Parts: sequence; C-alpha cells; structure tokens
Amino acid sequence: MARTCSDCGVRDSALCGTLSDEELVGLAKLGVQRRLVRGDVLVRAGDPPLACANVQAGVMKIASVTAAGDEAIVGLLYSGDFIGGPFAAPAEHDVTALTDVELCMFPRAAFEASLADHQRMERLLLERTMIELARARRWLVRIGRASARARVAGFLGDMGRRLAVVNDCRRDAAAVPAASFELPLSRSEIGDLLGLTIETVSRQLTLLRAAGVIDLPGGRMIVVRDAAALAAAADETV
Amino acid sequence: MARTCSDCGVRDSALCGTLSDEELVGLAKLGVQRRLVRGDVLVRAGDPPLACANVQAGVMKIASVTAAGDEAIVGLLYSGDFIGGPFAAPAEHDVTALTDVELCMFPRAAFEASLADHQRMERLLLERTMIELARARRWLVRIGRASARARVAGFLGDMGRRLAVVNDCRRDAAAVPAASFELPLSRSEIGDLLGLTIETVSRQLTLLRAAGVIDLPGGRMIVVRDAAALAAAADETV
DNA sequence: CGCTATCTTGACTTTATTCAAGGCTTGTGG
DNA sequence: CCACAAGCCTTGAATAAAGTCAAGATAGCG
Repeated sequence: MARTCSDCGVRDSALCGTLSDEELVGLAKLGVQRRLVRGDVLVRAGDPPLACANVQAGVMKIASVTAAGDEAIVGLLYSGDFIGGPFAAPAEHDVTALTDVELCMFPRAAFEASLADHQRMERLLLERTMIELARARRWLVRIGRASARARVAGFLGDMGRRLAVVNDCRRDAAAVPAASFELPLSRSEIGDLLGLTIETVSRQLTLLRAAGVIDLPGGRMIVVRDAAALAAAADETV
Repeated sequence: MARTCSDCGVRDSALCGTLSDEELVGLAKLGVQRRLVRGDVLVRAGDPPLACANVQAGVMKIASVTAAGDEAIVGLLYSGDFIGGPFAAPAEHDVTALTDVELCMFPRAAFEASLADHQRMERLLLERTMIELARARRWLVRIGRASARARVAGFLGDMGRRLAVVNDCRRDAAAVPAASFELPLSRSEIGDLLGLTIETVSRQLTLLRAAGVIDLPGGRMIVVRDAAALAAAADETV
C-alpha cells in the first residue's frame, strides 16, 4: 500500500504519492544519500543555494544569527521536509542537524531537469512550500502574542505530535501527541526557537511539572501526563 | 520595456516576466476584476479556498483571531502579491483590505487548467510562495527577539520600502525608503502585527519622534527624517 | 458644533530578563 | 572505581520591559 522509494526513502504519502512508478525511479536516480550527526551544518547563511534536499530521518533547525549575536530559530525540519528549492536565493539561514540525520540530496542541474519533466513534482514542491508557510504563520501567532507558558506548552504539544508521526509522512495529522518523547533541542535552543531565555524555558517546564501537566524524568525526556491541560495551556494568553 | 497585462494589471517583472505573450493573453482572459474598500473582507477563516487572486493595488492584511479574542496579523499583501493557490486547504486566516484594493481573481477551474497548461505559471507561483515564506521567517525573527522599539522601527522601514515601490513589482528591492508615506494601518493594527499593545506602539512612535528619527505630522503620516537611525533602531536588541 | 474614533500620556502592575549561585550529568584520567 | 571538570539545567533575587488601567487630547464626521 504505502510505497517507499528504496533509494531515497521518500514515502508514498510524502513525495511519491502523486508520482508514478517510473517517475519514482527517475527521482531515486537523482538522489544522493548523505548522513549528518548532531551539530553538522548543512547550509550556512550566505552559501550559494543548494538545489534541494529531503530529510528522511532526524530533525534539523533553520536558524539565523541576530544583530545582537544570539541565535533565532525560525523553523524545524522533520522527516519528509524539503530544504532549498529551484529558485532559492543565497541562503538566509543556517540549517543544522539537531539529531543524527539522513538526507537525500538532489544536485541542482538534475533536479531542475526533473522538475521540468515531471510537473507533478513541481506541484508537490509548491504544496510543501505552502504548508511550510502556513506553519511559519502559526508560529508567528504563537511567538507574537502568547505568554511564556503558552509558548512552551504549545512547543511541547507540537513536538509530541511531530515525533509521534516521525515515520509517517502525513505530518501534522496525528490526533494524539506521543505520551513521552525526547526533545531534540537543548533548553538554550528551545529559548532561541520560542524567543525566550533559557531560564524562562526552564522555569515554565518546572511549573508545568508542578501543575501535573508533564513529567521531566531527566535528560531531555518529556512525559505528557495531561494532554488536554497541555493543549489548554498552549491557548492561554496570560 | 516593462509589459503590463492590460486586463489584470500584472506587470512584467511580477507575474508576466516569465510568461510569453500568448500565455499572458490566456491569463488575462481568466481574470475577473474586483474592487474592495477599506475594511472589506475577501476571505474569512474557514471559508472554502478561493482559487487564486492577485493584488493589483492597495494593501491587505492576513490575520486570525487568537484564543484570547484579539487579532494577530501574520502578513501583509501589497500589489503583485498572490492570495490562495491551487491546493489551499480551507483558509486559516481572514484576508481584509486595509486600503481600497484592486484585485484580479482567477476562478478555480480555469486557474487550475491554466496551471496545467503553463508550467511557467506554476513555477512562478512556487517562487512567490517561497518569497512569502522567507518574509514570514524574517518577521518571525523580528517578533520573537526584538524590543518594542526595534519592532516599530523595523516595521516603519519595511513599510517605507514597500510603499516606495508600490507600483514597481520588484518589491523588497528599493535601496532608499520613501521619505514620507501614509500608514495603511491604525495603531491598533500595528500592535496586532507586531505583537504589541496599542499604547506601546504609540509610545515608541513618540520616542522615535523625540529622538529626531521620524516626524508625525498628523493622521497616519510618517516622515522619515533619519533613515540610517531608523535602520539602526530596527537592529537594536534593547 | 458636538459626537465618536483614535491616539497619546501617565501611574502602576505584571511579566520576563538579567545576574548570580548552586546542582545534576556525563565523560575523562588517575 | 572514584574524583574532577565541563556543560547543561534549575533556582533565587533584583531589574527592566511591556502590559494594564485610566484619563485626556486630537481628529474626523454627521
């Protein structure tokens, strides 16, 4: 049922869903496999654009350094997500592995030729980009208006949902967040993502634990004890 | 030199740049002209997706209502920008006219057929979506990490740049912001856009005036007296 | 001319940051 | 195996920033 592209790991519902078998084979030939370990930088701001790459496993961060010298994370990439694209101008952000990552990289020339040949692939890329835009806008609302507690709670909810379906390409679709998971980010990185300091992140996690909403068994593990309360906390204004 | 699509107003460098004359004619036939006045709502969150529309003149806001009941503006649309697209799920945001607006609307069926026929049009839409994504991410950095003063200063700079080239489709390209312009947003809307209260926006504008950076001759007019200082203020952390 | 909207300003409160110290892990070398 | 160091995380107290509440000022508009 769910076909998987054996060479590049792209799953049926992600990229392959709207491509025929022969197109799949063509795409697979284009892809070059690559592995990263946590901390590896795939793209650095200002780099000439890489054509396109697909995250098959792991989590990456999209970040830039602000004028003040600290890092602002503007997005996360999970398995199935794309980096770059046909027209990307020189990169505006660093793209760095948060966990060990597996990638399928498409060289520019071959990728562009493939887009020209297979209109459905371009259509798919457009769809993905629009999804990414929608995510960025949802994030914007959270960052712009929510309290520290709501940001942290919302982040935990999102991460739980994403990690629960990390091997399922229909992302954003899981109804119930994973009961427990390990954060791929340090407190400092969570702060950079949420626009908060490391101390505030830590305090809010402690408060959520005190309220019985989550448990922090140690390390970067998160146990969601009360998903409804977590969701409610994410919607609070104050 | 710069061709303009007479029926829908789309300019050479915006949409028409990569389309042939015959494609242009086809696109023009698809478009239906429409006018809005300030406050008109084109799309309401939850609406079935409209196929696609192109803003020809004026400014619109993309906004949603938060759980707390106040409005969060996640983006602005200037002339040349697109609303909707081939796969848009039911709308997540309201799209409302901030000024009087002229639109070129493409009905779904015809628009999709046109995309299928003209691959370059789809390419262009992808490009636009990626630009929009980049804008959203830049915004994210500003909202997430910047002080109230930096947000307001950055907003004024952006708006000046956009309004300076409002009739030039190569947006984001102007080197020098307009020396003076009229804000298409109320203080309250600026607050919703920047994630600040109306009082804080007002205070920061007053402070920028006191510092000789801008002038506020009345109404919603903004005069930029010291563009360099404005840009510097936008980069401040504190 | 007065009404209503919007905008500005002031005093006070809440929130998150900053600065500072201490605790918990993890990994390394004795 | 233990001691120690380094990094990451937590907690507390003081500070700064933006929000809230409240009162006036200004500007449009009938």
